[in-house]
Amino acid sequence: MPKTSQAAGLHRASLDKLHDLDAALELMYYGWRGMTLEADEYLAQQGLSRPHHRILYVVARRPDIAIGALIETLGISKQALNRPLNLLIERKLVSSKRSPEQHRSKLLRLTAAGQRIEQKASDHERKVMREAFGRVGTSGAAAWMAVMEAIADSN
Amino acid sequence: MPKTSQAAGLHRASLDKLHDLDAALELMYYGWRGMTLEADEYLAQQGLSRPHHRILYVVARRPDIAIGALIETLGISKQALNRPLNLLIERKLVSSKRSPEQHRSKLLRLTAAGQRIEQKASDHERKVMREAFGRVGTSGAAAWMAVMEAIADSN
DNA sequence: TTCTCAAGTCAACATAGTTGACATGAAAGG
DNA sequence: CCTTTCATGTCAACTATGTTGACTTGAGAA
Repeated sequence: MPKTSQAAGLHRASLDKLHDLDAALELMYYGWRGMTLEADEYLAQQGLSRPHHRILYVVARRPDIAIGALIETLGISKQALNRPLNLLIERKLVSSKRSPEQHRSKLLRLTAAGQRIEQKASDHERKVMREAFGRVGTSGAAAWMAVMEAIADSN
Repeated sequence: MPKTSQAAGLHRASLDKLHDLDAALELMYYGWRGMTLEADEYLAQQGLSRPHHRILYVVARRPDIAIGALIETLGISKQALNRPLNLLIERKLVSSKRSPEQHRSKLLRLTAAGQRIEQKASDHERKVMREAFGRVGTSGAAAWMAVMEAIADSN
């Protein structure tokens, strides 16, 4: 796990702009970091990190998801999922039941403790977004989402 | 270095939304990936990856930057900078001169080859942004930047 | 009973970052 | 001149996150 706080890190060093879209590239970088910074600090306090949060986030929104589907959704390998997921299960943040009707796949769910941590971590991120959207109004927020959708769907 | 292509990965799995801002969190994640995907593939072809690009990007915009200032700007440790930077120097993508007037610090610059690679990698990212901005017009682009600035400055 | 297939596990590796400790070499000061 | 300072460089050990490849296990289905 990363240190609890990597302190200052970068505060948007002002670099010369060689192209008119350079500011946008830098904003994407600093925006991503800005949204995740507090959540990562909270997670580090819990001995968890971003991959754990990703798992918790997905399982929260797809109760009874099977491991294979989780691997698909996260886009990582079975082996890469293994360690963080096992940690979550050991800590009883995620429960894994084999079979509701004697199935081969395991079904994952968040425990109450897992839900609490998922919610708190995601709350930090939502708080950042809520404040940012608050400064630009509904139409600005809609425009932001439209841009991000265009980017996300560009591949 | 990561594989040349991690293939599909995630294509915005539709997860249930537990909160009204969940869509925004997911868009930030997929947006970041969408912007960097092609650039990362290009970099991987060159045997480079994201940290190398970050170094090239900063050095391109601050010619004659000293190593200490680069460390500051990137927010990583001297030791973490060491390997990727030395690779760039070995490959003659970055040049390092000690002293214009007998100084203690080394001054970094991109070579012509380094400039070419930095530009191509950043072009992939700018292309994604340009297309996304094109779909929402000037006011949408301005709103996107305002939101991202608010997020970036939220810490 | 064998085949299939999801899941689990083990080893080896690459990458990206961290601390800590120490070496080197030039600048600056007594 | 000699010593201190300071940027840089380097070594070792560690953590974490990811990869492939090869294999086992255990249950369902043919």
